[in-house]
Amino acid sequence: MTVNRRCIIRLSRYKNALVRLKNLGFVKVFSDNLADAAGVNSAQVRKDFSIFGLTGNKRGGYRVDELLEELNRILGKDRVQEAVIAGVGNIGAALLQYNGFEKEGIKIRAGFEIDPSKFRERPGVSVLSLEKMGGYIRSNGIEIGIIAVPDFAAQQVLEIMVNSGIRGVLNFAPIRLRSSSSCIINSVNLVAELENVIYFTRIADKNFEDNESQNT
Amino acid sequence: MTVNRRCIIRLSRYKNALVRLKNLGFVKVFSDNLADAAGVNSAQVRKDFSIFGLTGNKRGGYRVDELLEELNRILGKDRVQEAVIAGVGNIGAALLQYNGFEKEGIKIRAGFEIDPSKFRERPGVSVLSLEKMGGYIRSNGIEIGIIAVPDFAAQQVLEIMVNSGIRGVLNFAPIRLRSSSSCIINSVNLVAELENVIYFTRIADKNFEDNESQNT
DNA sequence: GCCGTTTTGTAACTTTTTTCACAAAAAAAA
DNA sequence: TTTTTTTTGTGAAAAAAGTTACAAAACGGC
Ligand SMILES: NC(=O)c1ccc[n+]([C@@H]2O[C@H](COP(=O)([O-])OP(=O)(O)OC[C@H]3O[C@@H](n4cnc5c(N)ncnc54)[C@H](O)[C@@H]3O)[C@@H](O)[C@H]2O)c1
Ligand SMILES: NC(=O)c1ccc[n+]([C@@H]2O[C@H](COP(=O)([O-])OP(=O)(O)OC[C@H]3O[C@@H](n4cnc5c(N)ncnc54)[C@H](O)[C@@H]3O)[C@@H](O)[C@H]2O)c1
Repeated sequence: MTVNRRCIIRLSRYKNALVRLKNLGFVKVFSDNLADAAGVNSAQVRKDFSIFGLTGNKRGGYRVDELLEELNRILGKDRVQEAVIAGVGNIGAALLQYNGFEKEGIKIRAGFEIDPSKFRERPGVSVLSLEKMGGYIRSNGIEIGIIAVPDFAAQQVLEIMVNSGIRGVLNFAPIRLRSSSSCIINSVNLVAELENVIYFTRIADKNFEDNESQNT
Repeated sequence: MTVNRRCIIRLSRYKNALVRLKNLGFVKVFSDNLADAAGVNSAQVRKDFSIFGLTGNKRGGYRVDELLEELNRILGKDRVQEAVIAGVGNIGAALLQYNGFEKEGIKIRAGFEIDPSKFRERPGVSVLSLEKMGGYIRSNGIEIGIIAVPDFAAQQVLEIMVNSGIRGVLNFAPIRLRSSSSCIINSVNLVAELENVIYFTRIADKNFEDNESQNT
């Protein structure tokens, strides 16, 4: 009944499924279809919706476009969400270059580095000195940060972010970050995800539930 | 009491914490310390260990090196785990280049592409034509695959992998993949992870539990 | 060798999450 | 119009996950 991480991840999945259904020309959808697309039970879908007051029609299911609009609103897509990245190495650069964020209403405004060879000032997405990060976040009112620096630098980067106004962080460094409660932190540890695959592959047991992303 | 995804993710975290403790010269560790490093309760740590028969000493805690060795064994680090990647775009290239896998006993042996401009044959990690993937997997006995292709290509790539002997997959495409029970699939959806951060940032409510990677 | 302290290992309990199951509404068929 | 079918919305039940709490073991000091 409460909204938790997994619930929101499921909403993202429902949303993705709805976008595809819409592109295929579907007008209505049943909880069954969404359940199937998201890999859950249909009662779960209806229950998730009931938390947010999303209702359908007895027998008629849900209208794809209405539902999609509501999910988008819940997921914060009613306005562009701006973010910055610290660390423009392998992962950071991959995220900066990814063009899929744009159509999800997520805009990465700038990257920040300590390695000057990675700097590049230009329209669109600049990569600037880490020293400029705090000021940039503050003057642009950015609330979302992505941490893609080596583990030993992550906590320090987080602190700069939080002190400058960042309220939510997606972290790729394989370390537990500590922050004040004013900032929520979601960490994605890709090595752990692979270790997970390896473990369940080895025991070849189907005790496995899909990660919820995913993500988690 | 059962081994689930989150439990294995926690083991990865304990392992990471132990590596750091070992490097700092620690010889013993208490469930409390690991709990703190992993962001969980100390009873959770002991319970996780009890599932795998990992025991410590009443009062003395756990020996760091023994525990680390056992966790490494459980997580499949007793031998090098080989993997292949399909799709060497932003994410695929970031993973191929990442040198942190090596010291975790994970070796990405090759990448596979449909875009010839991405091909590069050379010692170490080659990027080859997708057409060669099945044969490569088979002849090298690879069991782990990483999918980093666009969503519309992911299911098809998965099928080639599974038919060639892949038993576990880490998927980055934001779509639900379907496979026979012989292959486990763990999907990481980075957009959903960001949407999660955005959601919980907006409601500014601390109903939030950290992703289990964090996965998870 | 005894006593107080610390920390494990786990049984019992609590909380959270998921699934079941069914009345009620709506559409379609008769 | 009445009946049948379908699908929602939600309590109640079940299952899963996490926490509490404490006996038992082990260490250190005396
Ligand atoms: N690339 C992967 O596939 C992968 C996989 C698993 C985990 N990770 C984790 O993701 C993080 C980034 O990995 P990567 O492969 O991109 O590493 P990378 O070394 O390629 O990039 C890190 C970048 O951060 C920069 N940097 C270092 N300290 C900084 C600081 N204080 N402020 C700003 N920038 C700083 C470096 O100059 C570098 O460009 C690491 O914590 C790594 O463990 C990456
Ligand atoms: N890069 C990111 O930050 C990011 C974020 C979220 C999700 N994703 C997801 O990860 C996946 C990869 O993203 P990306 O940014 O690396 O995309 P990309 O377009 O940079 O790379 C995809 C690569 O796959 C190759 N490809 C296409 N079809 C193929 C096939 N059938 N077999 C082999 N290779 C094929 C393309 O040639 C391309 O090089 C996508 O599904 C994307 O939605 C990426």
